[in-house]
Amino acid sequence: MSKFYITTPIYYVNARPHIGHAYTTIACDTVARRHRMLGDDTFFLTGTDEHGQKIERAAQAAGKTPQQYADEISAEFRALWKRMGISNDDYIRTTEERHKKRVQELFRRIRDNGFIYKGTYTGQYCVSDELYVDGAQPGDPCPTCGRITETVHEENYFFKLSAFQDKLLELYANPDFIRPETRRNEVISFVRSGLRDLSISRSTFSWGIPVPDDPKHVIYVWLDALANYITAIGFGSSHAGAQEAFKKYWPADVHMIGKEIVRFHCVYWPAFLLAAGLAVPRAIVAHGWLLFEESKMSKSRGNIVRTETILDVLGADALRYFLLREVVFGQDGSFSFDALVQRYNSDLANGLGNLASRTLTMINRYFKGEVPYPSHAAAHTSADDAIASTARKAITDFGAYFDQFQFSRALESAWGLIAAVDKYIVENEPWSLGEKQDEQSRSRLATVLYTSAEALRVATALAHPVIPDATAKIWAQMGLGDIKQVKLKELGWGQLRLGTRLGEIHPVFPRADKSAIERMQQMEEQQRGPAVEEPKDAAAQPAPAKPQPANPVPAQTADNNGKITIDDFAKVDLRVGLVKVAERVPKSDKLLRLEIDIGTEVRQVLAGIAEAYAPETLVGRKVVIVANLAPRKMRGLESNGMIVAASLEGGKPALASFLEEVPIGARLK
RNA sequence: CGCGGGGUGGAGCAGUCUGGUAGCUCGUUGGGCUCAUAACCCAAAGGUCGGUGGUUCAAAUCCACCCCCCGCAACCA
Repeated sequence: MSKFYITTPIYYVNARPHIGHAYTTIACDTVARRHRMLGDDTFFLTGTDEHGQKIERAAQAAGKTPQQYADEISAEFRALWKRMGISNDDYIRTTEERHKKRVQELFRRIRDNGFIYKGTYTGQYCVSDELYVDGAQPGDPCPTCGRITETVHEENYFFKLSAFQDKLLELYANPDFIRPETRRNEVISFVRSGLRDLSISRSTFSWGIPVPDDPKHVIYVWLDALANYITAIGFGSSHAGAQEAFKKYWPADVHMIGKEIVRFHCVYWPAFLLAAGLAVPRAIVAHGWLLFEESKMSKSRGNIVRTETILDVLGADALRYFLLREVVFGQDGSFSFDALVQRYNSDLANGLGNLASRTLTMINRYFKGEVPYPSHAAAHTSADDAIASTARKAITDFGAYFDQFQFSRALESAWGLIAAVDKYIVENEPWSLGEKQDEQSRSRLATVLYTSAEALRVATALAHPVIPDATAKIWAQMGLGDIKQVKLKELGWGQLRLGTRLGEIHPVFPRADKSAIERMQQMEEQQRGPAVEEPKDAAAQPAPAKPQPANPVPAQTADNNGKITIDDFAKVDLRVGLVKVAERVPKSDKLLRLEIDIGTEVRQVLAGIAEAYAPETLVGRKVVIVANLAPRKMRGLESNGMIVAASLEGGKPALASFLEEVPIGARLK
């Protein structure tokens, strides 16, 4: 019996679970279930990542301790996985004692091996991404998330990442180490371009695991978080049992991740492990992002879909099937309620569900609920053989695709079998045979129904890791008992025992009508309280372990029902100006550089109106500008003011102007 | 030369690495069947595979150049 160890990223508790997290988790769960069916000693790990400055600050803003804050969100993840029937064997939290101690042990090991040194770092740091931004100046935004970076000057511990460049490249030589290939190429070129040592401690905040022997510092969150993959299974423990487990399960067979955290898993993590003298994981598999189609009713932004809505209306199996069948694993895919219901109806209700229903009903009707005897030569045709060979092929193809994480193709092969059986049934007209009582017809009928039922059994067994609940029901209806007992390795054609008594039959996938879509949309609508600003990215950072944005910048003060006083308005210095010079800013799409005479002086102003106005049409035109706006650099040029314009549909601007003659420099009030 | 992802029948996609009659799902139209969850089966219509050139006996697929779309970023004070 071989072992199989698979992990999800541990999810950062700065955001509530959404469908992107569910996607990663479902994929892992499916793989884990298949390996259990194959008889592997399988260990499936997930959990939450709870340290870091971002959590510390978010907790503070919420008036909670970081621990309380993390407890709450972590519990939400745990509850969701439970509700979805996720079969994880453990759930690690980085705030657990077992984890903290073992991370410190890992740190010690790397340090003892000479790969950690103390140095100072001065530069810009992005709190949101927990990343240092090379080459940035104070006030510059983070290249990843766009938030303004903070200047830090710290004495830190550094990890000699630079020492591992060649060793990492050797790892990448194995094409299975990073999948899919595009990600592998990205990583290779990143590493080839040179690695700099990595700061792996922080002293500017305290919500983290203290550095051993130097508790003023906490360990860098990524080192902390990545280590979960070994701490959870017993690395660094003094217990014999834990040591055994670590010896047995490490290295991991698969780290499944979203594409946004490829670098951490493919570069830093193997380097940390090498430095500690530990084995590296066998494979890192990155999936794409789930993008959300904008629903037609809410014209503005798409939204982050909550998994609960789908679970309420269609159930977990529908979501699991949809995500793995519809999205090509590794690439970005799109989600919509429309497509979800479509898939559900055509593949699950009309496909597998209906095949089960028609086959089992006929066995009930014509053979009193006992699987009939497949007759010999006389009642045997090549069509029966064709189904058998399609089924055998489905078994091998499904496995081959699955092993390559090509879930959509694996499912296609199983559903190809279902379609073939539907066709086989129509061509062989068992209902006609059922009306006749002669021996020949009875034999033929028995063969047809046996063949159909056997194919149904095969398809059901194959699909079980993906849609565990529904297949368990079908299995029971077929009178086969507990589907978990199935040994996939032994699955083959002709194993359905004759005389098997069917269980009670009822539809497994009731058809969903259009109201299901509306219901889900409404549930989502209600969730979006009008007060809640949605993050601008319509699209779902799925499963970011160390995720993206989330919390909008603390909103502008809009007290008093959003009304301001005349004094507030008076703060804005609006003036009439005359455009003296207008030209495009080189290499920019939208930006014009204007020189504007506002009476007292001529100002340089940059405006993002190039798509609506040709520069030459602006010269000599009177415009309204905000004269006391803080200067801002764009494209290397300073802008001293802002042109006032109406924002039209599609974001096109229309400049404010006057019907009457107005003098240059006139103030608006 | 910003980074990335795309452009394949009405819609959504696969196929591109490893050239060889263009495939899937949905939709449309017509027909069949009645065991089944108004499901299932058959047939038809519908494609210059973004463009141009090249390599080749053969290009959606390889090469070169170009066009367009979408994210993100830049520059929308």
